[in-house]
Amino acid sequence: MPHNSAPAGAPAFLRVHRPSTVDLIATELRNAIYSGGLPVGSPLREVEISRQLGVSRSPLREAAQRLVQEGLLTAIPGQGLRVATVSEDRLPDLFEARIAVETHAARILIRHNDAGALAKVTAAFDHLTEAVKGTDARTIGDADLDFHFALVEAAGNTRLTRYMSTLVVETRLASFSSKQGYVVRRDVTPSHQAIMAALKSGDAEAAAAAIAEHLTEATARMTGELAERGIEVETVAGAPEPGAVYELGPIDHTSNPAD
Amino acid sequence: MPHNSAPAGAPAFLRVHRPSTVDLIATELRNAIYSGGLPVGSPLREVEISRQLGVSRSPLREAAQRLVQEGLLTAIPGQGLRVATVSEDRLPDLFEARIAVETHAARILIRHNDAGALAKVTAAFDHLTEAVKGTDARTIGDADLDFHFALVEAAGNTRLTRYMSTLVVETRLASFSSKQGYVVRRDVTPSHQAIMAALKSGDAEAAAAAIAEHLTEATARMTGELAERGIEVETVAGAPEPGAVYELGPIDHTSNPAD
DNA sequence: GCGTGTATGTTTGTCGACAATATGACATAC
DNA sequence: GTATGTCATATTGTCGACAAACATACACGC
Repeated sequence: MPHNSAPAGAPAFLRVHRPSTVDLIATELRNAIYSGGLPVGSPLREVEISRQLGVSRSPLREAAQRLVQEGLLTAIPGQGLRVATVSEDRLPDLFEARIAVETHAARILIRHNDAGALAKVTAAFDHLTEAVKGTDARTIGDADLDFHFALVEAAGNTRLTRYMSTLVVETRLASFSSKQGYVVRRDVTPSHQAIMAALKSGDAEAAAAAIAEHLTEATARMTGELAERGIEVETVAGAPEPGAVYELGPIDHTSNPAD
Repeated sequence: MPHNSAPAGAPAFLRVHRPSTVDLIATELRNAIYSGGLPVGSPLREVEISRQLGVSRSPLREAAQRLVQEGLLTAIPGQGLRVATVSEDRLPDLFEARIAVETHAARILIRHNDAGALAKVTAAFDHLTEAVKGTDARTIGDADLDFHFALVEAAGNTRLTRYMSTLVVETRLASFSSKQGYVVRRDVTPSHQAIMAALKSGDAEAAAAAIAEHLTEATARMTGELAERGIEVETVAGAPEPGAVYELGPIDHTSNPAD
């Protein structure tokens, strides 16, 4: 009985991956939402967006449905599509999902005991510690989310990675939706250090606990619970992008982006 | 300052939820894949499917992109859409994601200590124990997946529930993709009983461990590891649906399905 | 005989256009 | 002055059609 699942010797050729037009558009939309180019709650008019992207409405609408499935866009029948808003009362739901994904990713990472994978997380952590030395809220916020994504990515699970890439954007959306504006706390490093230490020591339960605590604390801070209880946290504020309509780059489905 | 987030007294009116046409089509496609009406790996020809559904190609393609995002359909640029195949080597990835979602759902469920939520899980469990008395593999398989979904749903997290609804269909796809045909093991009850017992006793760690063990064992069985090691498990086989092209029901976007 | 090149048929990817619907402004009645 | 009804505008939802790309079958050359 011939089995084709185990590639012995020559790995033959893996299927070439050519990104389709909808792939490109979907990525462009996600980036626009993540960067704040498409403001939260704003309706995206299809003719305008499609012309900016240099495509027709059909591929745009198809790509948009992918983001609807992710929860990044909300579709109301007669009203079209809007950028999703993550209101304060939905923050616990979001961060609970992050806890589920990130804690288990940490467990997998420790179980695999892969030095290369851990090195990538360490690199992201170093990049974060470097970013907090500055004062730009966006740079810090990006580095923070990059670290958390790197952690999940290092686990090597395709589905968890896919979930996390969406959760990252949703977290950013929550920051944009916040009525206190886009704010990141100043001392992000300590709690991250606890996570890194647990990861390096190989203590899965400690890592999971550190992650859960870190994210629970973040939820409390963003919902304003800490402020209500009189607890002050040093923060850095920063507007996403003052005025200026974000110009989405044109999609070029002829050339190969891997040049 | 008026706050509209906390509904005190009259809950006013919640936004009416009218399912769009793409919603209906997407659900129809998921059901068709779950039930085996659309066989694994089969390319879905758009003109044919769209005519069966009584709609045009545009809304069908938009709905299909949602399933692509879920991973239920794979899109290759020049070749169109195919029903995804979950080959044996991808089973660990799938079940590891299930472990992440289900174990954390159990932790949430125990933390909330909601009797009503636990009752629904118990009901699904009872339904499963009833199903295994019969010999129909599909009935048992449905009850099994229903139980796991009920467990996650009981946690009350919208994102985890959304993840799980996709994972359920992916698990079914894996069963269909198996070269040993659609097979379920005969004695599903014992390991499920361990999960239920832990849930009722309120022991989160025990529940998580039971779920992880149960799913890890399921992975080993489906990858054929047990058979290779000479371990026999009593199973029940059943074909998804002999021949006969599945006829998708026509979409009616005029009437209200909530009648 | 095996491999390569060519031609045909089918399916996809994209586009422009039409009809239905929702939004906002305006006028009117109470 | 407030509320209701009506109209105009803009945007969406859907459709049919065209062009490009792929898969299959066949013929040709080595």
